[in-house]
Amino acid sequence: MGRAPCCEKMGLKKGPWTPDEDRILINYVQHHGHGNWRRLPKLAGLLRCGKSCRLRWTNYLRPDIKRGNFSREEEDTIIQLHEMLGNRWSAIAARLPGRTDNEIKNVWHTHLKKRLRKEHEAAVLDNVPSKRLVTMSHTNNEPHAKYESHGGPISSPQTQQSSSSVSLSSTTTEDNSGNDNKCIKEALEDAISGLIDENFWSELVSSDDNNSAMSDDFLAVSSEFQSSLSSNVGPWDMNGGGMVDCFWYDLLKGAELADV
DNA sequence: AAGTGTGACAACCGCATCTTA
DNA sequence: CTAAGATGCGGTTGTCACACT
Repeated sequence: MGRAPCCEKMGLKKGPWTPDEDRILINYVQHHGHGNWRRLPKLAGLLRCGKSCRLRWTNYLRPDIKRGNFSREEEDTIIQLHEMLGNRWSAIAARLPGRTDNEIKNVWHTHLKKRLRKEHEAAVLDNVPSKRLVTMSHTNNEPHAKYESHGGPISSPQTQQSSSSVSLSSTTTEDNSGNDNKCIKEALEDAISGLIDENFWSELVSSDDNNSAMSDDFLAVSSEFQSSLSSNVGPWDMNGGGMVDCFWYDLLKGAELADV
């Protein structure tokens, strides 16, 4: 599995794209589709490598790209998802229509890290616990599983529904078939059935307050969910993990935690 | 006005993973 | 089954514009 030789080929242009190059690429893709990116530049008459063309198209020229400033809601979503998924920019981008992984990565490094730092400092100064809670951090580099309240009170699901029938958000698997959704939801419900007791959510929250490890119950649910997924759904991208993480995210979100 | 620092964003690099013959 | 090629992804760098001294 050798790495594809790319832009080092002599004669290929690098650096910023000119309007003419953009026009040629847009024109070609609109008429022929991108097909094979590697052959595209030759066919389109561009002195670029395929990789550069693909990047330019996916990050800038695609017609469905939403350009311009990120709304506060988008920023909040990125923050939430980053807490869930870590630096998996493409997984985050998949949940923000019209935004690219590159753009999200940039906005994270330039805006959001600063914003979070400020918010954190403000919270410390006010001696008020951050609203961003329910932390199940693994390490600094691991994806975090957290739930950020949208300014509302944190609630415990069992105050609203039975512990074995936590409702699932329907927004989760827009990129999967309905059957897969059903199987995954069943797997999740199997996994959490009987494992979430009256202490589950309060322990989850207190584990964050204490900055301590995840509760055993949470780990048990998570582990059970993953094995249930494997047996019920079959091979699944457990390493990529975005879908599983998103289910956790939506579970937590859908659970509408009440005050603890 | 010139030099320097900083932020924002586009683009590149190289590894990982997927696809296909 | 395997290897080569294609593509995806995240980290990093380059460039430009603007603010500040």
